[in-house]
Amino acid sequence: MVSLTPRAERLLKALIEQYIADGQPVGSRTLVKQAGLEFSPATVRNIMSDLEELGLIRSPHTSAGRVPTERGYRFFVNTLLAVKPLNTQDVASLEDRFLADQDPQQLIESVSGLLSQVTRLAGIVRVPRRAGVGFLQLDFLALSPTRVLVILVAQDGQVMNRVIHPKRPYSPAELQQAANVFNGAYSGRSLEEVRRSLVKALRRDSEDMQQILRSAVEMAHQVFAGEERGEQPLFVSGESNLLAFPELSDTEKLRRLFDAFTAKQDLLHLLDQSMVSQGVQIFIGAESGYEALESCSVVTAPYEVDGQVVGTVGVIGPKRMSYDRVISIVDVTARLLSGALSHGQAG
Amino acid sequence: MVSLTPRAERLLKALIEQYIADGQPVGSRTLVKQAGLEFSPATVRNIMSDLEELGLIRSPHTSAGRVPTERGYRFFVNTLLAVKPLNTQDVASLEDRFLADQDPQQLIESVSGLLSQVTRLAGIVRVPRRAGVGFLQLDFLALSPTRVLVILVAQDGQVMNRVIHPKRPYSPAELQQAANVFNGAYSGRSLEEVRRSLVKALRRDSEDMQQILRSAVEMAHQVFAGEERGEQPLFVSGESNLLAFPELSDTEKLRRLFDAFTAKQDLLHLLDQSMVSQGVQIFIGAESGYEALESCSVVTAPYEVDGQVVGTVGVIGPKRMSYDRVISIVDVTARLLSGALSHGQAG
DNA sequence: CTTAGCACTCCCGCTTCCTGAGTGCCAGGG
DNA sequence: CCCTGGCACTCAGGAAGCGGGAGTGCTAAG
Repeated sequence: MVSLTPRAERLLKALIEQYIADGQPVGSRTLVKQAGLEFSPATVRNIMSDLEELGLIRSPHTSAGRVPTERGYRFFVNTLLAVKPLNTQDVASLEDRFLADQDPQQLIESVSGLLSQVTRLAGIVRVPRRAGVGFLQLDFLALSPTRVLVILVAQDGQVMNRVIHPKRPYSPAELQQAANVFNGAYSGRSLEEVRRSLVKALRRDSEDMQQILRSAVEMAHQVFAGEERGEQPLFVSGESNLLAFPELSDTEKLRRLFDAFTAKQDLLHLLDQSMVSQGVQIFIGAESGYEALESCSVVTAPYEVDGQVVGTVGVIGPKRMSYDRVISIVDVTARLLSGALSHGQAG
Repeated sequence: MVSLTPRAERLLKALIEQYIADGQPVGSRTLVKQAGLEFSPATVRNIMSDLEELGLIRSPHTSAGRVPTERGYRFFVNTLLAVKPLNTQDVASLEDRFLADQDPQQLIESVSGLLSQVTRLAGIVRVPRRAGVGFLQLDFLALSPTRVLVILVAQDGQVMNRVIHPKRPYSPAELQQAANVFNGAYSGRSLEEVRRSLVKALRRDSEDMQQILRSAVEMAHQVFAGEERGEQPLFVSGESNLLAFPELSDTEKLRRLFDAFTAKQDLLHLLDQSMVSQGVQIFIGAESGYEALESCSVVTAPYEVDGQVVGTVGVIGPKRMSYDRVISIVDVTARLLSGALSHGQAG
């Protein structure tokens, strides 16, 4: 960890804040004026020179001002940033947004839009995996002789469903019976347990099972298969906000970035990483490890249901973002979301 | 409708095709060479002059070649375009994509991705309104004493659900009874009918209704309320493909365009418009009537379930797109989708 | 009616020049 | 020893100037 004189710290802080504000390289003269420093431009230049040697800032070219490096941002975020809590007004307006909605799934999805609106950046939300949730009930519904709707309900009110085409027709009575047996067998287990158990049951010979139950297992298993394929555990909103930033206007990079939003793979990994840690996490530029995000910073915070981390909310923007503001917003949002979900959960 | 000499038509066709191919204004010399015309550049210039007077082409500036106007594209599409059917290989590869998936909802959603991949433009899909579908069954499931999961199943296998918080606790038996009464009352009606009937029933005094049925009606109504709010009847994919086109690289326009993708309002209107007509529809530039789309063309085709138009698929790209190819693809895709859905429906 | 020829226009890319912002260094002063 | 004013130096970026080339419109001859 680099250590600086208080003056150098102050200077660096002023420089980065200035650069975040207007995106232009900042020179010694402007810095003195802007930040109201009590020493001269020449002194500032000397200090800047030191900071440059430490790799915290750099010049785009000889006669331009200085610009923060990723290391500079990192230092800024780690030690210079006073994360002032949001003023109560902002908190209140965020809270309002959480009152309107009640359905947990919808609430979670709406948070990405909320984040993108208040930060004017792109908002992301990692929705909970369903694995840990308790299994509540399974229903078979005959749509037609050869089409059966399988409905699987989890304890938190999530519903998974899928139309399947069984090999032979089943009567409603048979379906009812199968569902009963199935529900008896799996009641109270977690979805992940159910899924694993189903896989195992499918592998076993069908002989040691009632024919009807075997069919039920097969059908239920298809619900999971469908979920695994079609699941969208990640929501991104407000991508178009990023078009407003000149530093992201390189078409090729922009394309990569938007492809990453579509593919979601990389973002998912990133968010999963940040699920293990507690509190707000910040990935500056290349720190995320993904090329597409190298011109961006990502601020994330996990959220919980009844004390258990289940997902992550976050914001993606240019490296030059108002970290203090964004961090507060992401933090508060994650807390509010946790609160809303846990209340809803407790019923 | 403008009418041209055969030669002028041929010239215009060649010019537009050339421009579509490389995006550069095309001059008389290049046109002669490229299109293998048997008359001289000077003649071409004379004809071009006529075409310009008719508003079919224009010069970006004095010494540049000519570029099609929207009117030019329109004429091209209307009368010059020989929509060659896709070669069987392409059709086959499209067909493949329709085999893998079976769930209608998922299939429909995946089509927007499919279209964006094969055209390298943005794909859009308008999913069916649920109004016309038949109502199959309603279920109430007690999650906890104060939380009830309402599951509404339509005849086509679509499932709508919502967690509600009734004012007083209901026992599973009560819920079962309510569902039975409800299902008896509404079986066989369309969702729209059910919805309207629910609204009416809610207005009426509760006295002439069993208390339990009234609760059922209220709860069921909330499912529709939830659907109306959260419904996403439009899917867009491959937006990032559009970043590759220099004519769309104006940041401000790009932003508007992407905002339109997010807001979806305008696109929805456009697609609803094209649902009433049969077959492929083409909106060139300002023809769509939406500012955000003024640099784009939209190609759409409605798709059907059992002979009834239920939605629209389409492609959005720059005005300079390979209309013949895109039209074929959109057309075939709509047909294949209709086929897949109708088969699935018939069971 | 076509076509060759020709004068004309004007974008584009190239260079050149200049200006202004900003730096690095040095030498003097507290 | 550190700060500061001064000064020479660098360099991006805009303005101006300058062909070259692509393309046009017009005219006159075949």
